[in-house]
Amino acid sequence: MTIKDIAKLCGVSVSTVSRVLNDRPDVSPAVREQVLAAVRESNYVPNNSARDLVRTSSDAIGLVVRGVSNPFYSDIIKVIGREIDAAGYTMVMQQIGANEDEIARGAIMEREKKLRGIIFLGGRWDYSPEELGPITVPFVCCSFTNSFGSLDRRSYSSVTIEDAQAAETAVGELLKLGHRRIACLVAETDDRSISELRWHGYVKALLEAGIEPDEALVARAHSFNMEDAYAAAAGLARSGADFTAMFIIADAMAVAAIKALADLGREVPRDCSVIAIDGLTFSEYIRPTLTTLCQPTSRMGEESVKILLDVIEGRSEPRHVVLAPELRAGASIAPPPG
Amino acid sequence: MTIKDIAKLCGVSVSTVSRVLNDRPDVSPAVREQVLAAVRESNYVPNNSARDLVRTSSDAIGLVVRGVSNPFYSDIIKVIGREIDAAGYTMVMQQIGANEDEIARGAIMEREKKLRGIIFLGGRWDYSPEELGPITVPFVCCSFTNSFGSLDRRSYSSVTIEDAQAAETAVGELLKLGHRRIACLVAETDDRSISELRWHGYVKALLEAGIEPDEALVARAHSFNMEDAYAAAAGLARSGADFTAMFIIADAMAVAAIKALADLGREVPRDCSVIAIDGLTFSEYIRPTLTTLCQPTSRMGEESVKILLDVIEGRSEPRHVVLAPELRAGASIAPPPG
DNA sequence: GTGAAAGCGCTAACAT
DNA sequence: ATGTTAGCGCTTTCAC
Repeated sequence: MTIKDIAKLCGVSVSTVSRVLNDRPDVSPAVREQVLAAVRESNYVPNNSARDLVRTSSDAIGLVVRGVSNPFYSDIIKVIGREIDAAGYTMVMQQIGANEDEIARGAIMEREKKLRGIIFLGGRWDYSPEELGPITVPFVCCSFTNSFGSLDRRSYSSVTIEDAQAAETAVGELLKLGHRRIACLVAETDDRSISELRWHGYVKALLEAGIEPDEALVARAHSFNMEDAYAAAAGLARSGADFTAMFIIADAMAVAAIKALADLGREVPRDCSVIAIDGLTFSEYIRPTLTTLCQPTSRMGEESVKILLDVIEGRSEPRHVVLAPELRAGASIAPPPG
Repeated sequence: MTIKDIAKLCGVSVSTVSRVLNDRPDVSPAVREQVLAAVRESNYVPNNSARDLVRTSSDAIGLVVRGVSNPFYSDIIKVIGREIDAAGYTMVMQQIGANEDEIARGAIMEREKKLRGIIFLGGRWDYSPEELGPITVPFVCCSFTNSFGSLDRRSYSSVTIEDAQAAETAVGELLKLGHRRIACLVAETDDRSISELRWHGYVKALLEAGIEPDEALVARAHSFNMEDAYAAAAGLARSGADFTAMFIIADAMAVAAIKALADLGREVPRDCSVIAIDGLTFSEYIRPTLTTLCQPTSRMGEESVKILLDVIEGRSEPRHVVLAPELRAGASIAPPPG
């Protein structure tokens, strides 16, 4: 069943049918009705490939996800998927490994799928304009931005929280309670990722409080996953390093760290306070309930889609939204022992 | 950049380029190399719409996810996405609400996107053949099957664990330790979902052990989410019902329940043992570590994609794979107190 | 082994 | 208001 068949069925030309199908105004009501009826009866569905071929574009929005293991992303993916559906677009999702190049993948997808736009969820923070050449559709970076790169801010969009600021706030909470020996659990400190950014916040908070950061108090996990976080936290605890509190760059890592500390006989928050960033639902159900700075997941997903569609549909220029994380008080921090 | 440009660039015809691009054997090695080089250098990506138009099909596999909030699904989605990518297909994901009709959505997607196949992740267990009329491509039900429906088993595929059996095994572990008053936390017992199925296993295990199921020991949560599970578990604990152990149909719910019990002064496993089904990573990092029957997430995702592609590509008939859950011993069960 | 040419189903000028 | 027609970029006979 093609547009030709419908045309024949109605005794009109294909262009007339096409007009009806595309809601063009220049069709007589009578013909329009007749065509619509024929379409309904014959269960005709337009061939999207043919449409896309002609229009050289589709209704597809690409979602390129890097580091899917992060449970924080699962929530965002859900929200983004829902919003894209609701707007009548289609979500095409691709996951890429930690070492793959999201730009290259995005560029290929853009062409293959004739994407209208791309949302990058997780990625490098240091793109250069040259690298981005292959990407010609609007894109938004969700949960990260180009802090370390040289991109023209007017050429892309982003939705983030102030990561360094959030880390400062978190460490600030510990300082307020009187902690001075504050350890830090990160993934890396030089990978130009969210980990590095949050670590900068940690360092800054200490310096501003007149505390010299101590390299012996920084634990580095090989990745963001719980197993590695557990190992890194356990390593730090066993190292004999002296600390009364710990700032951890992600909830999932904090949950693992709390377990590691407990397994080594250090109770949180009695023997060591723990504060993190992310605000997973999950963290409210461990003991002690994790004190954490929540990323506004839903809003981040919603904003990302909204901005992208605004740009795609020509309603606005690219923009950068920075949302405020919110402190969710748990029971994992307390004044230092003694 | 089109196939024509590449042809011109290489001084050959478009058909030759097409042959190279489609790995046809009848091209001289020299020309093949030359074309490949040109493709690489010019960053040429074939236009999928044009391809699909000619081939009257696409490389899209639909993933229809119902009830995305389940963290168990996040892992599976990741695996499925990876496998689909690896096989050179494209994943088009749609999420649907708890009350939407996945069949209707799948049918629309099938036509609009020219899907080659569909994977349903979560869905109803009681389809009828009539309902499935609109779906004409192969599909596989992942993590559920048609236990309550009337589908011809040869008309679809499924990948599941033996849910009722898993529940029996779980409850069996509690019985082995000497528990007799075993409570149960479910979402619903009559919603024809995984919840009902696992509940059946619970009841069966009790009956076979000569224990009369006690309605007072069944807690029903409004949903699978942690908040509702917490409330239901707390309600049961407060009800004064007498139980020494609890079988919980999902890890996430169990984590919430353990917290609820603890908040009411009942320590797990000292005062109450807890066993669940799912095997989330997460559950290994709570205290006590959750004892649970793990669903083989990766294998389930892999099998689902494998079966679907086998059927799509004509290598096999639809099939039903039942995988065995594996007991992951934690520290949440112990002999009954006293 | 390679090329020429006929579509795939649709949209969008351009005519009428 | 409606019809005619030229492609969109690709695959695939069918020649050579």
